[in-house]
Amino acid sequence: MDQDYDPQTLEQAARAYWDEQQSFAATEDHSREKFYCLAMFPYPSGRLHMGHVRNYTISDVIARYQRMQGRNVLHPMGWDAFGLPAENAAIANRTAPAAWTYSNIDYMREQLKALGFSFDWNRELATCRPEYYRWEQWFFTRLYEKGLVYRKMATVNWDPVDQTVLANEQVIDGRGWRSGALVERREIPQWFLRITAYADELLKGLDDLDGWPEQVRTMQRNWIGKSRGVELAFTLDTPVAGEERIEVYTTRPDTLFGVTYLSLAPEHPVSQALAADNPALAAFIEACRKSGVSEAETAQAEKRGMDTGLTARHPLTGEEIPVWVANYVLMDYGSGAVMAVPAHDQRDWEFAERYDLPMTVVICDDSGKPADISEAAFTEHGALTNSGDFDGLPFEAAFDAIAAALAGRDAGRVTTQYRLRDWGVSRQRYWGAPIPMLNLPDGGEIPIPAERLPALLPEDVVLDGVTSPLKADTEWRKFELDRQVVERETDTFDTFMESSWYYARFTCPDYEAGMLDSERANYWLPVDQYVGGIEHAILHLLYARFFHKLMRDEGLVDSDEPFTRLLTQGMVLKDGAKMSKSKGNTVDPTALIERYGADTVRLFSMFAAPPDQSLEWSDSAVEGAHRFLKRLWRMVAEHVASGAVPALEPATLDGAARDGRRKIHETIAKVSDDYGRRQTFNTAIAAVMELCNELGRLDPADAQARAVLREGLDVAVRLLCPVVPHACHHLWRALGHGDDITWAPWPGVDESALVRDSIEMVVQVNGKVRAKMVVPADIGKADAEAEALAQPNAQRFLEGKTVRKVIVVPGRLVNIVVS
RNA sequence: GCCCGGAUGGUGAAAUUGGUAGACACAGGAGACUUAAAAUCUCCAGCUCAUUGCGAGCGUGCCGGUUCGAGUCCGGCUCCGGGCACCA
Repeated sequence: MDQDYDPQTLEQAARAYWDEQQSFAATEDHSREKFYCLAMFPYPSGRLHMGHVRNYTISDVIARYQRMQGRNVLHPMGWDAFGLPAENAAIANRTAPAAWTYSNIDYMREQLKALGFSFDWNRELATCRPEYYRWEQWFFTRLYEKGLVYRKMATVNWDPVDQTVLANEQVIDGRGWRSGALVERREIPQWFLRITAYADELLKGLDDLDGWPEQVRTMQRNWIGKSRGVELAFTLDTPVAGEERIEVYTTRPDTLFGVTYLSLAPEHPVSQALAADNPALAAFIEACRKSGVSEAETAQAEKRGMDTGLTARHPLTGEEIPVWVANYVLMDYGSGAVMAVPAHDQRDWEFAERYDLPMTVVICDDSGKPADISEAAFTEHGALTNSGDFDGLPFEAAFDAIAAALAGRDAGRVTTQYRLRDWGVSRQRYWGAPIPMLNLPDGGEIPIPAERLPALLPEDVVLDGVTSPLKADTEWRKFELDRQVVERETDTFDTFMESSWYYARFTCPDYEAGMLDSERANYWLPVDQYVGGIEHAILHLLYARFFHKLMRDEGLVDSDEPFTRLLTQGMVLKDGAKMSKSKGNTVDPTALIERYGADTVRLFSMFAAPPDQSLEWSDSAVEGAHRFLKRLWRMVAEHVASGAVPALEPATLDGAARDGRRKIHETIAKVSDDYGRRQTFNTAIAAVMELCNELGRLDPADAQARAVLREGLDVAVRLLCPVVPHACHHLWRALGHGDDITWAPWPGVDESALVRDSIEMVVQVNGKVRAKMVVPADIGKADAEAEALAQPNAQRFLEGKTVRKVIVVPGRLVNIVVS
């Protein structure tokens, strides 16, 4: 073999071999255990960035490790091809979004191939292709027929100058990013998927997802936000806008006697009706409209409100309660009205302080006295006071008693609520899958019939940055149905729709008879390992779980959850900040591959940090990774050049050779655990580096030491193969094994090699390390204690002291506790 | 604002179940090889003090607690990051 490590030549040769052998083409094989390994597919933004490299290296390491475990691995790749950046690029470059997207895909595919990822490219798909989105459209019409799709008014960001809807991202400090105009809220009709119908199942399913990080499950639980509370009504003496009562929901019915006012959303029908003959209120509501829709923006906006002059009757006391309109109450949540208890809710407390509204304390603190609210609201549970017949009741009893009292007067009932809202899937954009609906002249709607799908998106268009080409194209909008011309829906789907089921389509991307070929889908699904950024912890992963249950209920798949195990990777930083074009701190993977080879880039990105942590970029550490590969290459080359090796005789080993062999088998155990269970690839690589350091110290003149070295190199090459497959492909052959390390069996641990005669134990006095001692590995507690007390440096600290206690942790330490 | 994370040497990090803090690397220092440089190899290295050697004190963002023993557990903060439903 060549003595020099020449990555360019050998990497190309390895990839050519895999290509020719179709090494990574996956086929269903019921005689083998399957393993579906999936990385989140990329948006084809133009070039690969280091976040992609990290993401796909992680999934590739897992896929290759699983192949060496003998599993039938599916590791596909495709393109999340619809989305906003294509429209922006189209405007900037005067190209059509489709052309821009396809050329990006071509470029990025080559970049991925140059990294040697073991993808099955035969299954590649792009979501902007009609072969893909037609089935999404078909599925949507099925959901419509099942009553899981409906249309309602919903709020969007409106740019009054450009006369267009803006994404939250396009609203900067309350202004449209292009026009600079103050953004307004506007209500338009939009399509929704009834995800709330699955809220409980989505919540309960989290308990069984023990292959997911606890962090992600907690975030999803909080997002779904199941709560038990009471829905109750405050009645109006004179109806407003036909409403006789104002409905509110509270999780704290025990504080009902502390209600001092009600707050309505500006869009609430009662607010709107009152504004009709109250110019000041109308002005206030108009001012509230001048704001974006994102929760982050509204939650941080200054809380403002206005008294409407209207009062409503407290359902139990009959007291008159003033009704306010407040900017922090959102119409899209619950009923658009809340009961305010300033003494026991911090937001209400701040609002009441600002507008000098009364506060009534109705909960006692630990001492049994009415809580002190001079500095802040008292939000803990406690016994009731100031609450009529309910005084003295603790939280649970008060909740039930007040709920019962309300129910008895037909003024309320116990309900379960979710914070989760139905999924609005309408986008007023061009570059997305057209929503397959038809608007009838009489105002109704029907889905496009299945046999007339897909609703094709025209690709040859010009964008002006304001109007969607679909909305402008009068010909496209016409649709002939039963010899009648009807109007197409011109909105497109949220791109989360495409990413919610691509993982399933990868099992049968060529299937033309339906959305999924269930036989193939059920062979591969669920995904055994999903890898992607933590930023997708809630939305994408929740929508995909929802879609999986929808597909199950349609009879397409038979599992309940799409992803058995989830690894969420951290971001790639440079100089402590997220890599981004605007900061100018990006690193081009292609330039690195050309300079060092793909293996070096892969090795660095796996070695620099554990996968779930953020990764700090370092040019010199890349250099270090490259150096290690050169050293490994040379070690194998020198060993091979040194001639034939005698057979290993494990029983005869002693000294350094025996220690070296123990290290080999300790490393196999450690690395297998790191790849399989812990998924800490950085420590796996460190362990192999340690092994190589130790192998390098073996005496080349000793025949049995050389036999140990041979075993060690055979092991090290296989342990590193998932991370640096190109180099290992060649090293494996050089070591005289078969053609293809891809299918080489993973090394096993020889338990007998792990046995030790002696171990080092630490001696502590009062928890401080004072000595170290080498003792027999099987030393008893009493002997360890005696040995520890005899250590000279320990005795220095025992002088003049009384030994109170001695704690022996077998195999680790002895702690002598003195007065 | 709300929800979820993170913080350890000059740097990236390790310490898996409460048991030797800093493995493995990077950068640095010293030496070997070389006419020289590069490459490579060997050794040193948390900080402070001591130094002839044995060593000693301090140290895991900050303040406090539990424990024989805390990077790890608990309470309270600070700063940084992710998400907040139309970026993907």
